[in-house]
Amino acid sequence: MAQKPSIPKGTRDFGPQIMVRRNYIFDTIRNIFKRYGYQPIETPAMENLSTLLGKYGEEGDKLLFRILNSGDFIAGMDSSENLTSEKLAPFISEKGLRYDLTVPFARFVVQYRNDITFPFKRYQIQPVWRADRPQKGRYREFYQCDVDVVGSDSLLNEAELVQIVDDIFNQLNIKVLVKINNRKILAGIAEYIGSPESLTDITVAIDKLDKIGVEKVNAELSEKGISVESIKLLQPILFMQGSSREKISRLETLIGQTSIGAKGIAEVSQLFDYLDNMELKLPYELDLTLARGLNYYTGAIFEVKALDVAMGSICGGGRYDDLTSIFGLPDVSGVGISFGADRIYDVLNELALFPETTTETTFALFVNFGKAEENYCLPYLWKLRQAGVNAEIFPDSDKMKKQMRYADQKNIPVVIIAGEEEMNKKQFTVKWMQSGEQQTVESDALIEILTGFNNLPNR
RNA sequence: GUGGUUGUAGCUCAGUUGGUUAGAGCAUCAGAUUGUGGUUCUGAGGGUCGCGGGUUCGAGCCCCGUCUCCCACCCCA
Repeated sequence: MAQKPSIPKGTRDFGPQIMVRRNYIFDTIRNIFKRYGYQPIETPAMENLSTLLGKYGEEGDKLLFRILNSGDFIAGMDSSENLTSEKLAPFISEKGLRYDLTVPFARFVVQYRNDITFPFKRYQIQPVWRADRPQKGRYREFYQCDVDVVGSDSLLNEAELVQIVDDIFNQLNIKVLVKINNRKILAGIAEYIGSPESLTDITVAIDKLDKIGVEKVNAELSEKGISVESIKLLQPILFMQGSSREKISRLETLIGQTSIGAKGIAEVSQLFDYLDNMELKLPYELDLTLARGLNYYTGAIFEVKALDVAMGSICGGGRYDDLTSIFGLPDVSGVGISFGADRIYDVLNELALFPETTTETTFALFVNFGKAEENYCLPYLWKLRQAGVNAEIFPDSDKMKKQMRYADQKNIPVVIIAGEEEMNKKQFTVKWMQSGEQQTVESDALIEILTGFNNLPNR
C-alpha cells in the first residue's frame, strides 16, 4: 500500500482557483510598489547561518529552520566529549532558510554596494520560513512582500511607505488601522523612568497592554526586575489618551529632556506633518504600546491591523540604522515595510472581499473527434492563439460527453465542434456553454467572431 | 517552548452499555444517452478505524504510550 501523501506541518498547497486569488493580491501589491519607483530583486531561499543568527533576537534564532550539512559531518568529531545539541549545532548545520526579507536584503546591499546607486528602492516578493507552531493566520512557510529604501535618512521615506499601505489596502478594499511608533521614543521612556538597559523588557511588556491589562503588565515589569519607582513613572505614559498630536505634546513634557526621547518626538511629529498633508484614506495613529519584537529597528515602527477581522498584524515594518553595518557597511540607514500576503488572503477570504474574478483560463475548447478532425481544427487553434485567445484542443478523442464535461468543469465558455459534416461544409459549430446556444459559422469567420467576444470588457 | 483539542473511505462526518460482514453524503468511475456539460436515475470501486502496546471470549469504542491535526499562550506576517 502506498503511504498517504502529505506535506509538512504549517505548509500548504495552492490549487488553480486559489492561485488566481493569490495572484490578485500579488499583482495589486507589485503594481503599487512599481508605481512608487521600487525595483525587484530576489535572494536565495537559504542563507548562511552567520547572516541570519542574532538579527531577530533570542526568539527569532529559535525559529530559524536550519539545513543539515551534506556528507559525513560526524566523522571528525570526538565522541568522548559530552555533546549537547548546542555544541553540535555548528558542526552539522551552517545554512538556514530565510526568516524574513529584510536581513537578506541588508546582506545584498552590502555585498553589491559598488553596483548600487543610493538611495536604493527595492521590492521583493518571496516566501520566508519560520519553525513556529502553526495556528490561525500563522504558517511555517508564507510570503512576504517587502518594500525598502536604503541610503536615505529622510522621513519622507517613512511617509511614502504609509502612503503605499494606504494605496494597497484601499485597492484591496480592506479597512485597516495603521499604528505608528518610534523606537527612540521607547528608548526615551526607558531612560526617563531610570532603567535604559531594560528597554526590551519594557517594550515587550507594554506591547501587551491592550491584551492583558495594566495590572498584569506592571506585575510582569517588576518580575523583570524593574523598580517600583520606575513602574510608577511609567503609568502616565501607559494611560495616555487623546489624539496623536495630543500624545506628542504630552510626551514632550515627560521625556523631552532625554536627548533620545526628544529626537524620537521630533521624528514622529515631522512624520505626522507629512501624513496629515497626504489626504490618506485610512486611519493612522501614534500608538505608544506598539513595540515590535524584531530588534534591528531603531526609528519609526509600523504595524497594520485589519479592522473587521480578528487576525494578527497583516503588515509591519520600520527603520533600521545599523543593519548594514553588521555586514560591514556603516552609516547606511534603511526603512521598509512588509506585507503578509497569506494573512491578507485570509482576511479577504473571511470577509468575502475577493472580486468576481474569472477562474477560467481557457476561452475556447476544440472537441476532438479523431485524427482527421484534429488536422482540420489545429490550424484554427493556432490562429486563435496567435490572435490572443486562450484556446486548447482536447488531446484525446474521448467520448463527447467526457469532453463537454471537461469544458464545463474548467469553466470554458466556448466549445468548438467540428465533425465530418462541418468539415465537408468548411464550417464549425460553436457552442456557448452558459446559454447552451449553438451556432454554425463559416470556418473563415471563426477567428473574427471569437476574438470579438474575447475582447468584451467583462472578460 | 507551555496548555487544550482532534484523528473512521480522496473530502465532510455517523457509528448505541464493548458483540456477527464498519456506514452515509459529496467526489471518482461505469451505464441509462455511440455528436452535447451543469439536473435525474442505476450500479461499481474505494478502509491496517493515525501508529504501537495492554485489558477482554470479543475493541472503531475501555487503559497506557506515541505521532498528527486544529486552537490558545509566547512570539510574529
